[in-house]
Amino acid sequence: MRQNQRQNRKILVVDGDTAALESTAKLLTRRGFEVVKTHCAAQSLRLAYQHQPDLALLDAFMPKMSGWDICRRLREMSNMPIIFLSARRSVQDIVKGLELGADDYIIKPCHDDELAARIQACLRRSPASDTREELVFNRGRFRINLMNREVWVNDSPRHLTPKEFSLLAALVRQAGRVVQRTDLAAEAWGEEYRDAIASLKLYIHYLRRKLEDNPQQPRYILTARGAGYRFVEP
Amino acid sequence: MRQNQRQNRKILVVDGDTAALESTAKLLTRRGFEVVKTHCAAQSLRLAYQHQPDLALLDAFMPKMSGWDICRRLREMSNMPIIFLSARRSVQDIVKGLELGADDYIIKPCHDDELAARIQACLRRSPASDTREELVFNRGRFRINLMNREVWVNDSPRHLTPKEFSLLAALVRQAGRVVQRTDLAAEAWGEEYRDAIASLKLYIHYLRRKLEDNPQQPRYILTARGAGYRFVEP
DNA sequence: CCCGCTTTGTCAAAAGGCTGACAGGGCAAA
DNA sequence: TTTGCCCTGTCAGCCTTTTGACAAAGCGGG
Repeated sequence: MRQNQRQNRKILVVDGDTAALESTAKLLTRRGFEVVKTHCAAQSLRLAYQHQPDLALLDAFMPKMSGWDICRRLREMSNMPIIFLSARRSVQDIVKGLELGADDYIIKPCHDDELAARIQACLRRSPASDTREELVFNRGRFRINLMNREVWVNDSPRHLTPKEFSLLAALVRQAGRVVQRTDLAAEAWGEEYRDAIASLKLYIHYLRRKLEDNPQQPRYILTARGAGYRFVEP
Repeated sequence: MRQNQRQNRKILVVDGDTAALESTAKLLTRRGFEVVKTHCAAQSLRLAYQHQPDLALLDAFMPKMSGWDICRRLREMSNMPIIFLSARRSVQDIVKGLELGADDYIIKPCHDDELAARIQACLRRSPASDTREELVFNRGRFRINLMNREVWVNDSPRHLTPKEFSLLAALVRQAGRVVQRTDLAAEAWGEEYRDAIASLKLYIHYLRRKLEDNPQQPRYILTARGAGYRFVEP
């Protein structure tokens, strides 16, 4: 069973070279990051705005708008960690990147492990990780901390077992949408649980018993007959 | 290149090679940093305690205590930015340094401008040197001094072994959060202990026996079943 | 409107896994 | 040798998960 995939950090990758972009994106995905990618400098700002990534990985040299410009513009709107990834190794470039507000400047080609480690080192310092921890629904009546795996309903803490919590987390991550039962089981507990519908029913039951004021008429965990389950919209 | 005036940030430099140490120190002084330096690994912790530097620059490989150990010990008592400066460029070393909690790993020889820029990049992220000597929990009932490695519960000192204290320090640094058992072991004792779950359980037991009023119902070191352990919230 | 079928919800008991507790021995420093 | 520290192995107790059977609820066709 897939235990906490608490990684879940979102990274914006911008690289003019499509092949490099794909390979970087694939690497990061494999390491458990959520990836938003583009090869178009102009689009990167829109993506940053939309997705609010935890970190940006920028190619310094691209046609049209340069990585420098993107960095400057990103810094205008947020202080997310920024890492340059570039083939140019001159001291001038490195210094320029760092003085522009980047947190690191990595020279391509770079070993996968090093890249991942440097990204982690940056994320460690970023306070965004703390703010993202607690999600609130129903005007504060329902609070959940995915990091510490804690839930409160009406300000009283509810104890969930690991499997119960993983299921709830999977639902909450898709809050507002109906999730197919097979997908839900797979997402919550791992691919090998895709067909464990019997367990899923049971655990939905457990969750309702622990979280709902009236388990017969659930407010949070709703049934979409023939389609799946849904956690209330935020 | 921008020359930084009046830096007045304090940097601890540790390097086994005296010549390299002097030259680095001189460089940083010229850039306006205040420098505290030593070639002796053992002394570096005392200097850190005395001077509360804003950043530490460590040579990774030295006789006696290695830079890794210094890093780990510094991390136990503060979260100041740490940069490794090393002649070894293998990916393994880089990843090891970063996973130990360092913020950057720079390969010697390094151009002065790049070094300065990387130091600046690190300092930008760190608000201030808040190496508070003593951390207090539960309205003073629980006090811990990470530097002197001392603990008091209800104003009575408790003697902990080195390994016990390292574990407690790792928990306290993450106070309020649930820490996965593997991560906890790795953070407390080093990456090679990541799988030493049996030891971890035992040492949790030791700590509870020494610190808790009622080890059966711990107040400070709590179990999060299926997730890890947690030191009470501040 | 009623009936039967499918889908979903509930219950209880047994199996299985996790955690805490402790004994015993290796090892290094004094 | 003695002392203190650390590791391994074991076991009991409890919590979690699985399993199977059955009840209830929704849905469509006659």
